[in-house]
Amino acid sequence: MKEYLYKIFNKASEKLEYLKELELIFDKPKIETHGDLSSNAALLLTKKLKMKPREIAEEILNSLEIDPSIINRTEIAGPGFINFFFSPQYLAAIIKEIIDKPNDFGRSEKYMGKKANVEFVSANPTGPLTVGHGRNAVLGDTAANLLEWLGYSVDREYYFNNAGRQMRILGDSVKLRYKEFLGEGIDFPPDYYQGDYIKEIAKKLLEEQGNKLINEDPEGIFKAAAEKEIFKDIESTLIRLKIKHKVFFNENSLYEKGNIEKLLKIFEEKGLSYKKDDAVWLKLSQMGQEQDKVIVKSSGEPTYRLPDMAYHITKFERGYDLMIDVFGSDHNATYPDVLAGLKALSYEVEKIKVLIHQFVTITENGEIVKMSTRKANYITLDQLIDEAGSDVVRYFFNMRSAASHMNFDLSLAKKQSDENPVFYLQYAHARICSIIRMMEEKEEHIEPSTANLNLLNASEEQLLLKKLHQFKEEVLLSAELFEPHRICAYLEELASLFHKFYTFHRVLGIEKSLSEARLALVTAVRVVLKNGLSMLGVEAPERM
RNA sequence: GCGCCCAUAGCUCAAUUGGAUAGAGCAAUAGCCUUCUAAGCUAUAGGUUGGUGGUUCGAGUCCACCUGGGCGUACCA
Repeated sequence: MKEYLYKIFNKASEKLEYLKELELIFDKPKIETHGDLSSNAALLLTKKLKMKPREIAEEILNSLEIDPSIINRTEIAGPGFINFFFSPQYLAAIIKEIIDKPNDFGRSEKYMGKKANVEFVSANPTGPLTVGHGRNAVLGDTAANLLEWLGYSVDREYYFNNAGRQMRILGDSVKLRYKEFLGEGIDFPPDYYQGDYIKEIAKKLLEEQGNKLINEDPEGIFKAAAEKEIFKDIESTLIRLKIKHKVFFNENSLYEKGNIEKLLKIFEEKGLSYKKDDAVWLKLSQMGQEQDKVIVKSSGEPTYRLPDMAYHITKFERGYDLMIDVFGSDHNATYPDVLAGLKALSYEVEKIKVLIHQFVTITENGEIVKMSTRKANYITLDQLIDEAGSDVVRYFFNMRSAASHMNFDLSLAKKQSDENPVFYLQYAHARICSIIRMMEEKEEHIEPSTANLNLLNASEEQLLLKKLHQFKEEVLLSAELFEPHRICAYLEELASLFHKFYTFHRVLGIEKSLSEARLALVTAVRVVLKNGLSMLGVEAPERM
């Protein structure tokens, strides 16, 4: 619909010079009687042209060459909006487009041939994924899906660190539990990993190797076993959410391959770093940041900034056109330093998009559950999936805008929730599938047909058609803004319109040509529901 | 103290990025199943968009200040 308006407006701008400089925006009015699409062009031009908005609107409208078979009514309304009403036959034509290429409807070729990298989850292997990681995982994977629908070839990447202090404590924790199983009295420090999974790893080592590990270095086999087990766990949790990373990037490799050293040298050569108090500092204050920061500690160990920058450089070297980092809000202070450092080295940091999501607060029986991996008083993502199911978990994390704090009511998730909107969407899909099954069982041969779409003139049918027209644009917007919750909102509206249609109109057992047209309509709705749900990573069941 | 994010119906959240009368779901009340799935539909009720100013044809959206919350603010990641 919008494409057509852009077309005729562009044509009109040959006659009306002032339209050329205007950024055209067509909105869908909230109120149905205000048309299908609306232009505020006249209002925006009031000041510049020093004319009354309604007069400008009239001039614009007169210079538009409108095909009456596409737009059958226009009006100038309110302060100077131009409202367009699309013809029923134009609206109905969308059905043909959808049915012709069901698997591709919603897809766009806008970014065909471009490569994107989406880095998400990236939890260090020190324990099971928590609910907080869940939000990160789902947002990242959905963003990747959406980019694929726009034509990008997408690599999903996981960046992890299996060195450093946290991992040392992990190895120590396992060894202590191992000793405990051997009957040694131990003193388990409160800041060690308290979770039961540590005991399980220790127990497994005991079963496999007996007591011969008692003199092993905690950082050797204990740490390695823990890392392996925990990663296996993380991957299997992600698989339950239909998430599979293509690349697992180990931070350590940046040291092993010399990337860190190389980068350090470049900073030094370019005079962007200096030594002070035995540490190396990056001149971030010259790069638009508040203050200089340490990149190599006086101990000789780099801080996170240096490997992070080296890591992003590898992404540039791998040739990505778009790089997305999905972070929790606790990272929001760190990435500007990294970007500033990269920019100082002339990398195109505009290609990096940082998607920050706010934290998930867990409440149970009205009380906030505080979470800490170390203390093991967290809810794991696995537990959540056990209780709510992966479709609900995926949908739930997708349905809120990433910028808003999210409240996850555990008691609600545990309930058999017909309150959950995901069922509402799936139910609409299942209902349509049921109609199609009934159709196939009919003695009289009947099938979806686009021959008589003009029969779809009931208001419920018209509303559905208009909603179908909006799908592509909604996908584009959701993907470009990284706002999957828009897809959820769209699908809920579509499902709602379908349920209303279903209540008032029959598809089968009516006059044949109308029945066939309605079959075509519901088939199209089914396609869009299915495609939309698949972007979100949610199943579209045929029966419920 | 400083930086980022948030505040919208009783609860959880939207609002086409500055548009016309702020919308859904849940919860509440009253109805609708002899015909394609009632996990559905219809109706009613629910609001000074945290507060005060400002910008303009027009503000939930932008700006300033204030109030209240989250996350940061390291030679931790």
